[in-house]
Order: sequence, then C-alpha cells, then structure tokens
Amino acid sequence: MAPRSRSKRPARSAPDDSALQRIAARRVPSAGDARSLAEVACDEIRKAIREGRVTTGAHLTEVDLAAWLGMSRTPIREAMRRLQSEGLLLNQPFRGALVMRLDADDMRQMFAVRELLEPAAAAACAVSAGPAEIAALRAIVDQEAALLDNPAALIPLNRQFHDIILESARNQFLSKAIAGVYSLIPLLGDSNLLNGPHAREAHAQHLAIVDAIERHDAARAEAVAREHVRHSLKTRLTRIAGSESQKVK
Amino acid sequence: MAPRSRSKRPARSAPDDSALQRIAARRVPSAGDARSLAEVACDEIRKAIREGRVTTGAHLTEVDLAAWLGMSRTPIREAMRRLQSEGLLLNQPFRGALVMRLDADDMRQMFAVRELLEPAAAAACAVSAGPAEIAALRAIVDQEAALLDNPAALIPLNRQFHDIILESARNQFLSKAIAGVYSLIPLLGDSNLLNGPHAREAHAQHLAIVDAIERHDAARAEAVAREHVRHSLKTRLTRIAGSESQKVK
DNA sequence: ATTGTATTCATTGCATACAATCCGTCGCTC
DNA sequence: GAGCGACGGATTGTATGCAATGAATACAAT
Repeated sequence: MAPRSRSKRPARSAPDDSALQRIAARRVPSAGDARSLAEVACDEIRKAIREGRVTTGAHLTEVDLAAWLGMSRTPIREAMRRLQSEGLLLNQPFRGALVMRLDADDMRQMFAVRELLEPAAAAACAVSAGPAEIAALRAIVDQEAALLDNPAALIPLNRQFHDIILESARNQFLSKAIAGVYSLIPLLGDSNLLNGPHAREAHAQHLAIVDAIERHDAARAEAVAREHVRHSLKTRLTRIAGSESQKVK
Repeated sequence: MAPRSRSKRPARSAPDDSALQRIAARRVPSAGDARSLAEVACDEIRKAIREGRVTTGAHLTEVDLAAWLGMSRTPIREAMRRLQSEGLLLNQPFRGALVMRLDADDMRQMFAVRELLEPAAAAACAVSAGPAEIAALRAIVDQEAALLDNPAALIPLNRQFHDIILESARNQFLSKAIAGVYSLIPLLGDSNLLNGPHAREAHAQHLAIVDAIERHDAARAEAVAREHVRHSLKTRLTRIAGSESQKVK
C-alpha cells in the first residue's frame, strides 16, 4: 500500500514538465488548439490508464490530478465525471475515484455484447457501404498485411478498420452502443495484437470481412465478424488463464 | 416549483438526532435528499423534456437554467454535460444547447439496436432468472392486466418489467447499452401505452415473455421479445405516419 | 482493554469572479 | 456603395474560495 501521501503537493520542488506544457499550450492557443482543458484532462487520464501508469487501486483525487495536469479542479471534475459515466473510473464516495477493474467474468459479459453488436454493424455495412468506404477498408487491410509483426502500427489500423465499418453502418445508436463498450477495452490489459499468431488470424478475418462487404454479402460479413469477436475473446481468455497461475491474489 | 429543499443543518445542535440520521442514511444511502444539486438539475431537465415543457429548438443556456432552478451554473453545467453525453441535449457551439430531435429514421435506427439487445436480455434472463425474479415479473404482469386502460400506471410498470429483465440478465454491459437507448425514448414523443389496443398487445407479449422465462425457454423468450420490439416500432411508425399529414414541412 | 466521543483531515459540492471566445453589427475607409 | 475591422453582447471555460461532510484517529471514561 502506498496510501497516505499528504505531501502530494510538491508543486514547487518538483517542477512538473507536463504541467508546464499544458500551461504553455493554453497561453498560446494560436495553433488552433480549440480543445478545452477538460478534454485534455480526459485524454491524459485515459492515456495514463491505457498505459497502466495509474494502477487499479490508487485513488485519484481531484486535487492530485489537478496538480499533475497543471490545471484547476474544475476541468478535472468534468473529465472525471465523463470517465465515470464511461465506466473507466469508479467513484468512491469520499475517497477519490478508482480505476475500474474488470475480471474475467466482466470480460465475458463485454464480449457477449460485442458479439451482438459488431456482427450487426458488419452486416449493415455490407448493405450500405459505398465504393469509397470499401476502398478505405481495403487499404487498411493491405497495410495490415505488411505490418503483421508491428503491433504498435497494427493497433491504430485495427481501430480505424472498426471505425469505418461502424460509420458505414449508418446507425448512430449502434455506433454509440459499440463505442461505450470499446472505451472499456483498455481496462482489459494489453492488446491481443501483441500476439503474433492472433494478429495473423485477425488480419485474415478482416480480409474476409472486407471481401464480404465488397460483395454486399451481409450474412457472410455478419458471420465472419461474429467469429472475429469470438476469436478475440478466446485469445484473451487463454492469456488470462496463462497469467492466472502467477497471480498472488 | 423551486426544488430548493436542501436541508443544511448546523449538525452540532442535536447530537443524538444527527447520529441516528447518519446511521439511517448509511443503511439507505440512496433514499434521502443526499442528492447533489447536479442530480436534481438533471432530473428536472429530463422531466421538462419528457413533459414537453421545453420545446425542441429552444436553446437552453446555463444561466437560464441556473435561474430557473435556483442554483449556480456549476451544477447546471454538470447536468447539461450528462444530458449531452446521454444524447438528450445537443451542444450548440456558443448558442446554448438544443433538445435533441429524432426523426423517423433515427427511430428506426434506435429500434434496430433495441431489436438486437432486448431479445438477448430476455434470453439471458430466461437462463439465469431465479424464483424471486420470476415472481416479480409475474406480479408486474398481473398488475398490468388490471390497469390496461390506465396508461399513467402502466408506464412505470412497463419500465419496471424491462428493468427486472435487464437485471436478471446479469450483464452490466448489456444493461448499460440498453439504458443508453432507453434514455432517449422520451424524445420520441408520447408513450405507445397511451394507445389502448397497443397496450393490450404489449401486455400479452409481456405475459408470453414471463411464461418463457419461467420455463427457462431462452429461444422462446428471445423470439417474443423481438416481436415485442418490432410491434412497438410498428405502432410508433403508424402513429407518425398519421400525424405526418398535419406537419407543415 | 474496549467503547463511546470529539477532533482533525481529506475530499468533494457549490458559488462567484474573471477570462476567453464567438457572432452579429456598426462605423470607417476607399 | 461596398468591403473590412473593431466593438459589444452573449455564452461558455476556468480558477478559486468557502462550506459541508464522511472517514480516520486520538483520547477519555468505564
């Protein structure tokens, strides 16, 4: 435990470079930086969670985060509220907020919903995708093929792939529902794409999905997308089972 | 009226009373007026939208709402942000927020998602519902049977019915996804349950769903729930088509 | 030693003041 | 008369101060 750190406000002895960066960025908004500090805070906290720089169990307080990011509590409040409603943070009554933790059962629930939504999105995309969108999907899959051993490049491509399908499905409610689930994926730990064999299999499935979409074969797109989700869950569960043995509880 | 009923007590004058109050408040934390002003504002605005007291097109500003509800802009901001992320309000850059308007196409998109999620919830409920939950569902359907011509009573029953199914499905992500869609239903206008024939049909479908759940017949529960959603959409589209003729542009 | 109580601390809720920003308009120049 | 820039109103974004409250802890009494 590293709990009571009353002296969590050095602020003058420990110059916070990121804090300075934020202040500088605010004083010189000429670069078209129209983002509010609340959005900045949201993204920074999200990134910190994704990168594991804030551990599940540490309780984040408004003042600590404000000091960290060099802004006042107000935008921090707003960011924390947003992250709480997204499900990334868990509001602990008077003890700050915890980073939400998802166990294997949560993961299964989450993938059960993905297995409902993503195949539907793929099917809708197969129905309504135009040539431009199909070309964009094809381009992404082509890039993937050349980067199968480069997870750092693969991850944003994967995100783009799914985003394009979602947009082509032309259903804002479906998009929002899936986005609500996607935002919690960082809580599941490292991406599956760090796993070479999984990345190859996922790429093959992406390819099959694009082929089906190009032929406007909704049933096939749906089936492959469902298999894609199932395969992703299987990989994650296998990984968890492997690391379970070294968990000290 | 002014919901300004916050009881700020000195908390020092009556030791025994305050102690008892604290203990009671701890046992039932969500029952008292421990709601923050932001929550109050959220509920008030929601209610105003539901009751049509704010028209789509009027732009709500923070200061106006703050004056209306007798609080400062800070909790209003929080409430507006929440309603925006729920999709009830549309943030207009620097001109206040609009009440979101959904057209027939939005409605179809929304029901397409409901048709994915709600049958899945009914199926999961059929698998995992215990006797207590089945009894609760049965009780609601029984009450419905006696109130088929009383929409004001039917509407909360309907909500409870779906809530119990959702909880019994034991999937927090499914619940959140459906909740995200449900919260926008007030934007669709009056409830279908104001329509007598529809209310009867909906009740019959509820009954069939409970029967299936009681027999743990997931496939049947899923099929009836899907039909339930489809029927609801059909009723709404019919109503819209009827009122379309009197719409000026 | 254990229990009940008072104090202190950490944290949030809310209000208010101020700065930044956007849009429309008016006046100025050419 | 037309283009253009500055000003003003409206609205939101941010900082900060204060009050309230829950939790932890030290302390006294039995």
